[in-house]
Amino acid sequence: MGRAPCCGKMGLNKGPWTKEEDQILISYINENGRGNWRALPKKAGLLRCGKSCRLRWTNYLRPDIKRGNFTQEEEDTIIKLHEALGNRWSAIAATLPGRTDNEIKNVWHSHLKKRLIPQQDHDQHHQGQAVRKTKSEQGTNKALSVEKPKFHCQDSNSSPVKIIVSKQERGTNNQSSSLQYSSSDDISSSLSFTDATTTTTTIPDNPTEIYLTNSGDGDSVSNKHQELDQDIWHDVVSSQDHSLSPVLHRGGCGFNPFTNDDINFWCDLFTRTEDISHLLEF
DNA sequence: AAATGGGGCAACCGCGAATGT
DNA sequence: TACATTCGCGGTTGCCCCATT
Repeated sequence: MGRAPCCGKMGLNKGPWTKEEDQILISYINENGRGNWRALPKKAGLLRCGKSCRLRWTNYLRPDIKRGNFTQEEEDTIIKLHEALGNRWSAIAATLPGRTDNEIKNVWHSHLKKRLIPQQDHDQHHQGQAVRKTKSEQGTNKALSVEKPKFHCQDSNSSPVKIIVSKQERGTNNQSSSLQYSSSDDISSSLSFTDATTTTTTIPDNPTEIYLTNSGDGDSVSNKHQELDQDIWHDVVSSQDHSLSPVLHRGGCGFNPFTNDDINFWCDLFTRTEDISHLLEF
C-alpha cells in the first residue's frame, strides 16, 4: 500500500539534528517509551517527521549504541556474515550488539569492501565467476533483494546434523509446528512438536534442505510441495561451510504466513549445534 | 593560504512488509 | 477481505572534514 506521506509535509525540519532536538527526543522516549513513531514528534514537540525521529533514535541516540571503531572481531564477523547473507544489514547488525545496520553498511562500503576486492579479483580469475552487476546494470535494486544463495551439497560423506528444537512461551500464537528435512528434492522426514516441547533430533542421510513451518491448521503441511514449487519461501540462509551444510529455509506460506515475531521466535530457538548458529541470531 | 578532491558518515528516500480497522 | 496506516530495511545522497596540491 501507499507510503506514509510524513516526510513530505511542509514546515518540518530536515537535515542534521541539533542538541536541543536530541534532548527533547531522549527525554520524551525516556518518559513515555517509543510507542507510535508517527505521533511521537507531535507529542514531544519536535518539528520532525516520525521517520526522522526513529532513525535518529535507532542510529544515534539509543543508550545501548556502541561508539568507536569496529574491532577486528567485529569486522571479521561482518565480512563472514555478508558473504553468507548479502546486504542484509539489519540481520548482520543483530549479531553485533550496539552496532546499527546503518553503521555496518557504512563501514562495509567505506572499509571492508575495499579490503576484499583483491581477494575477489583473485577468486574470479581462477573460478570464472561472473562479476556482480551494479545497480544500474541490473535495472532495479530489487534484483539484489530476491537473489537467493543456492545450496550445492559438496560433501556427501558429512556426518548427521544434530538439531535442537526447544519451544518456549510464545505469546498468543498457540499453533503447533514442524521441522521437515530432505536428502533430495523431496521432503523425506519430519518432526512435529507443539508448545512447551524440547526435542533433540539427529537428521540422517546428509540432509540438503531443512524447512521449518507452522502447521497449526494443516494448510502449510498439506500444501508444502506446492509452496516449494511456487518458490514462496523466503530468507534462505546457507552455511559457508559446505562440510555441514543444509540450507535452512525459514518463513511462512501463503495460507499461514509467519509474522515478524514468528520468524524471530524460530530463529531464537532453532540452532544447529555447530558452525551456523551464529548466522541465526536474528 | 586557498582550492580541490576523496572519504566517512548521518540522514533522507522509496519501497515492501506488517499491522490495524 | 480490502484498504489504510505504520514500520523497518536497504540504497542513495549530501555535507563535513581532512589530506593533498
